[in-house]
Amino acid sequence: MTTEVSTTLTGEDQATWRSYLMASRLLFEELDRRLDSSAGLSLPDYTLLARLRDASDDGLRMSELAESAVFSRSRISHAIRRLESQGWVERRSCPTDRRGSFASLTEAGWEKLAQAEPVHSAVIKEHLLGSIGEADAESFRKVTDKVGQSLGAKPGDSACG
Amino acid sequence: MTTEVSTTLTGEDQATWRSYLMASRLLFEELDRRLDSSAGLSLPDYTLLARLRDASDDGLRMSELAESAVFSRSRISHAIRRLESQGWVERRSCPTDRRGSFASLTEAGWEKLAQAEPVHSAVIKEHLLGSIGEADAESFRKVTDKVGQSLGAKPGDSACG
DNA sequence: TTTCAATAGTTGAACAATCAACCTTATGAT
DNA sequence: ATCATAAGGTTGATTGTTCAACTATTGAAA
Repeated sequence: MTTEVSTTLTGEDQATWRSYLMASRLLFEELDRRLDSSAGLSLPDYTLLARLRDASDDGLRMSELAESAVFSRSRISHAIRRLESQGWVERRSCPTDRRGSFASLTEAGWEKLAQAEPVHSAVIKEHLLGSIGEADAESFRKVTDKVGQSLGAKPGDSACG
Repeated sequence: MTTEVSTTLTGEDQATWRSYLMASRLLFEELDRRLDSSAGLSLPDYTLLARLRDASDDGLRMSELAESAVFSRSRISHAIRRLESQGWVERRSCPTDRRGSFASLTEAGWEKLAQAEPVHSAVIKEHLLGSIGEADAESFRKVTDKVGQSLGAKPGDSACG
């Protein structure tokens, strides 16, 4: 007689998942709304600009951008085209690999990002960091790191922002 | 001489945010992919079906669905129309408030959900719950509950699933 | 009891994300 | 060298989401 592994979540586990899902949806929604109203930027677009800001002056390869933001290549391609047409990003082709392209921030991109950044920080401080007590900080970080690892995030591979 | 409140996140805070963001994107992406390949269902659609399953036989009002899933009313309306056209959900108008409508699962909807549910549970167990050690469970839950509260989630208001 | 504001939900147009097909350049095997 | 295969990225069509405008109903106030 073998013990079957139940396929459904226990009440406790389901409550954990639901709490996490609800918190995430509300937080991403709030970030998106606040970035839009203060700087006319969506959260995905903010994320890309922030990732480019943290990169070297050459910018980043499309594939690096895709990996660090957890976007598909196609999504990156469309998104960068839009950001380019807004004048916030520019594309250059890669000299050493002629298939590749780099994206980097323009001057206007830096300004746009500077405009959005305080709002981004404020929302995260108020709603996420403010909810993580001194006592829970280390534990929370440990969990999110592990979830990322378990899903194949490379170390030093942070979804930026 | 006053102490300025910095508008930017410290390195530690930024690392916490990025770890959380990366974990969330990867987890939602994995869930979406696995639900799609096993049952032809997106995560948002699964979420709606699961929420309806947990409701009374009458189903749920559009507004209840919207609130519990953290979707806009418009998004609910479009999504339910699609689920209806797949034959998984049906709409009935509310007898006591003639503005309102109820959505509820059809027989085919129950079957579709039954097909998706084990995969949903498995992904959450493997990647989320499996990353939350015994020691961190209580702390993690406390944090996500607080984030939800700080963003206006009503108690007993879980983003289902 | 009529009027006005608020609530529930839907719709169509605009916008963004996904998917599959594609082009180009690089790499590895023969 | 040549060929096949893979990798980097883009594109257009399809699908999903958002936004603003709208209809219908309700509830409250005058």
